[in-house]
Amino acid sequence: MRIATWNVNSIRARQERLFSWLLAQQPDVVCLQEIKVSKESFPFAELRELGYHAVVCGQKTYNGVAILTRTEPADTECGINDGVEDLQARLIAATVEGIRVISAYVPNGAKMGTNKYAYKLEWMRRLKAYLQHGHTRSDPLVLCGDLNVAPEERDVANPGAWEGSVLFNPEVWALLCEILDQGLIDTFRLHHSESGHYSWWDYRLLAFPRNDGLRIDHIFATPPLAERCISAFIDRDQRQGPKPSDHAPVMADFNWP
DNA sequence: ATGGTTGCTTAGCAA
Repeated sequence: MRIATWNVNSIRARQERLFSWLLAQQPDVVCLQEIKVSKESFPFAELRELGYHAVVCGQKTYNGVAILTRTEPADTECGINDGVEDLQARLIAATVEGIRVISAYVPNGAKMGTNKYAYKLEWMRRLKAYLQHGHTRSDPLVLCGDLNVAPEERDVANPGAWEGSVLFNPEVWALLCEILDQGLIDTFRLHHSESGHYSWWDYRLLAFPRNDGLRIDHIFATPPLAERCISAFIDRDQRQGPKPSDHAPVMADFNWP
């Protein structure tokens, strides 16, 4: 079972690239973020022709998340549903082949000290509470998505420049640790310990050619799945060529079922 | 300190 996550930065702008990538990589499950369309505008029919079901938590212009699956998904849940009024579509969950799959788009946070950063911290606390309810670390679950946090120094090309930013600071590390303490393991780090692997590069200032990136997109798995994770990688090639997203897809392969 | 780029929408926001 191949599980992927990709912040596509608009599914409309990325449709051609997404479709050819699906054919090339043949993922069984794809968590998408920043689709930037409402459900009405989502390309359900075209994806069905490629063999994918889709569950969508859409939003016009900003945000929006989805999960594509080869087999029929069950128990779809759109949003955190904790009673907080939240107009931003940033989380969707569904069960696929016995795995609870979550596609999450953690708020970026803009700049330290802003309302957007406060919203990011609050959203991460709500995500932690969401994970605490309804399942345990012995349940097969993956938390996939753009977490907008680089966990460690080795996940940042230039740690000095990013230290203290919204993507890389002690406050978001602590919250990420609390989220991972719900029984989640970084599948990428099961297979790669070295620095130099990133999933996002700014569109500006030639960040990609300089490989000035950060690893902020993740596939976190509970032990039943992590034990069966046979490989993990970042599809860096998707950041190249015409009209790339600013994020590359991240993938993990599992011996499942 | 600011700006650099892309996407959505059409001047300005978000990343």
